[in-house]
Amino acid sequence: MNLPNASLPTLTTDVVPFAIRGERLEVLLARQTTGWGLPGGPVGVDEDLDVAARRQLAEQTGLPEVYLEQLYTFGRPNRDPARRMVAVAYFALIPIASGSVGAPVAGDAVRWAAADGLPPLILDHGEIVAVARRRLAAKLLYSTIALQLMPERFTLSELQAVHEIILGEPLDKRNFRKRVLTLECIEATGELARHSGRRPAQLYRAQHPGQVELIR
Amino acid sequence: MNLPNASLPTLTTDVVPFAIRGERLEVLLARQTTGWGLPGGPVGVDEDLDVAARRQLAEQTGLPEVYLEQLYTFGRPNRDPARRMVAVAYFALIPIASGSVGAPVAGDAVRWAAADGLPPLILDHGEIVAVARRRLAAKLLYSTIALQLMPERFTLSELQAVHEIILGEPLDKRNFRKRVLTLECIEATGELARHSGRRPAQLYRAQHPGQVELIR
DNA sequence: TGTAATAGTGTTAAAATGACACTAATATAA
DNA sequence: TTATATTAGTGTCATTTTAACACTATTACA
Repeated sequence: MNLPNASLPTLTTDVVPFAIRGERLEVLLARQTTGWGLPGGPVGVDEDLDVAARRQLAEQTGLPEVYLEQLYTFGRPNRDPARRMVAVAYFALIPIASGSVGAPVAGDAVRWAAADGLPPLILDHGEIVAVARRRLAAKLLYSTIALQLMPERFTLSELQAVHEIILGEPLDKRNFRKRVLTLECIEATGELARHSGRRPAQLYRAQHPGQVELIR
Repeated sequence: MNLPNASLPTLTTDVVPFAIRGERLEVLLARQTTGWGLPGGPVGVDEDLDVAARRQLAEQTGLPEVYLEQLYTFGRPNRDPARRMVAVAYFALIPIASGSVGAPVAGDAVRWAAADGLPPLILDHGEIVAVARRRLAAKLLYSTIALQLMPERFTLSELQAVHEIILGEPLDKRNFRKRVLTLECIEATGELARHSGRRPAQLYRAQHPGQVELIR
């Protein structure tokens, strides 16, 4: 059986790459032919969807192995006016040391943008980012997913800040520490973070890096 | 631009139609060319994914308007040995009056099967059903999705039984009633269900039929 | 009229949550 | 060297939520 080409939508993957940079949730955008959008593109023949998403993220942004999760598939017929496109959307979480801005992004083909206050994006990429943000915030409440945004070693204050930024509300320091420590998903390293002009903090690390556990 | 056909995966939607029949969670299967599987098939040119899923469910099973939710997109390269197929999976919830078996299904092209103890299904449809079951059970705990499995009027005992069947564990009657009534998602109709040989029960109805609300 | 069957109803102990304020340790500047 | 600024770190208690638990009410039918 060989259907005519017109009856087959083009299948793409698009990735929402999130990171906490500075004190904000940011998204890494890639310049596409018609404007700024999410890293992504056509799925290869015989290429797994996850593999395609990871490949496109790597090719277009240079980002190495990161946490990746399928989000939703967007297939409204006219989401691309030029031709039928169906996008399997993913989100990625990129660990960045707090105070750092992460690895420099290559050239002017990519740029970081605050998740609040994105520039106009191509197609329905703005909507995809919005769905991804909601999902990320929801998962904070019942999983250890925030650890995927942390560097290898981090302080409890930094972890709390990540939660606060994504949830958009302040959290109680003592309650936060109590909860996260009883979860036993992180462990103290014994090392201290030495900042400037203040008491040094214990450094922690994830007990199961790369894994996201459901809690409650 | 016209890419060669081989580079475009065939896109399908597949639907897991759930219902509570008798005392079990069941799935409505459709006979496909190579064996029993989920209702589904190719997405039409310029057809929305949700529309395609609903159309295929209606065409292959005769089921009318039901609750439908996108589940996950399955795209492992060799999930179909014959050709590259990517399936956007949905699940559907079909309300059936308890004690009834629902509308008769047409001919021998469809059959109900218990979600435990499905026959061997084509491709990865068994896996799709497994993912859908997990999602359904999870959503019971934080949404009013179970109402989509209930007929227009139902008793609290029937609603509790639906929860117990899907969760696979007994629930406390008084705690269940307390919780569901304080949610204010259902209301008493004033009518009574008259069974045989026992006290009649109040009939309730959903306050917002068709809508699923998040709770907690 | 008695029996079988399901409907319907509150209380209490335990656990989880959420609010709340002070001391400790360091770097730096005076 | 000492004072100050800055963040780290720590516990209690009231409130709310959850979970366990058993009896009476109403009907159909024998």
